Amino acid sequence: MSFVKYSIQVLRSKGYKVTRPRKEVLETVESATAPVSPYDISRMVQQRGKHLDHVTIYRVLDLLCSLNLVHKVLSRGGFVKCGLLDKPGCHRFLVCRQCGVLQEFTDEALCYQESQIARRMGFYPEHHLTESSGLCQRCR
Amino acid sequence: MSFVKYSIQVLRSKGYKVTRPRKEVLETVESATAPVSPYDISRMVQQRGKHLDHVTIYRVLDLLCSLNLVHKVLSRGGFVKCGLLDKPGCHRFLVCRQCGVLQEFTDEALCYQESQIARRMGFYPEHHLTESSGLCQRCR
DNA sequence: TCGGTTAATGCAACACTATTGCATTTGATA
DNA sequence: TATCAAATGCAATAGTGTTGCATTAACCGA
Repeated sequence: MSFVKYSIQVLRSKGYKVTRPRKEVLETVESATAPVSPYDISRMVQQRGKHLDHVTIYRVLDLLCSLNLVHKVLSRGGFVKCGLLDKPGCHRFLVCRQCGVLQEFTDEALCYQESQIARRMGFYPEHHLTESSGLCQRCR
Repeated sequence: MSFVKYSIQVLRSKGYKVTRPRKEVLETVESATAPVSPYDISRMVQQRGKHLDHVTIYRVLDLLCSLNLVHKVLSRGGFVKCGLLDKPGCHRFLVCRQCGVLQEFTDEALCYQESQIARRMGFYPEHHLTESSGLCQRCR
């Protein structure tokens, strides 16, 4: 199932309304290969001859993040669709510093090791954020 | 040697001037246990009865980052002193989501594994960013 | 299909964060 | 101590993110 359709299902199942702005944001994020910022989304929607208030975009993105449908990529200040909807948990990103293209993966062993080290340091981790920047195959 | 003294040495050795603003920023970051934003620094300096323009603070932090004397903690939008000056390379952070206190560590095995996975995915990593959020011993 | 209800949106205003160009100041060197 | 380039401070501006409130529209049941 496509990302957009799946997301709409999740929204409905949690009692959230499926509105035009939410669909617009989902479609924009779906079509992007690199992280898009709220204002990126605003511009991209406008190019399609439509309009969304930036406040709405912020609120929609907050919601989608809380539902784990999109991720915030801190090193880029933008958002991407979750590419591993079937594998919740610890997601990691490879981000090309040149073109911004993003690949997502997850690795249980790595996650476990990280947690072990944290515990040994007296820390109780809840969430791991891992972003590697470098060059993708094409940009190299 | 203290963080400030070491940093001043590095500045001199690279041909950068050791100025009052640079020393103020270094001392502020040195004294902080949690990440501080440029405007945090501005306020903290003012509380000591002094003043720095925020533009200067941004520029000083950029420089210190490029020299790997401070790190930017993306999940907090703030800066911390590098606590492992003797161990350059891949640094990782444990950040308490409640009090913001930060612990720094590095782990070669983890780093190596990460790079291997990236390579296998056709990606050439240059820099790893890892921040785990959770609770520190005290906040738990 | 059509109202009624309430979540969601859009707008206005504002607060915070970050950047640029340029005149002035100051640290390092001789 | 005088010189000179680097660094700072200032002014202006651009970009990013937040809040409150009136209006709109998605969903639900009749």
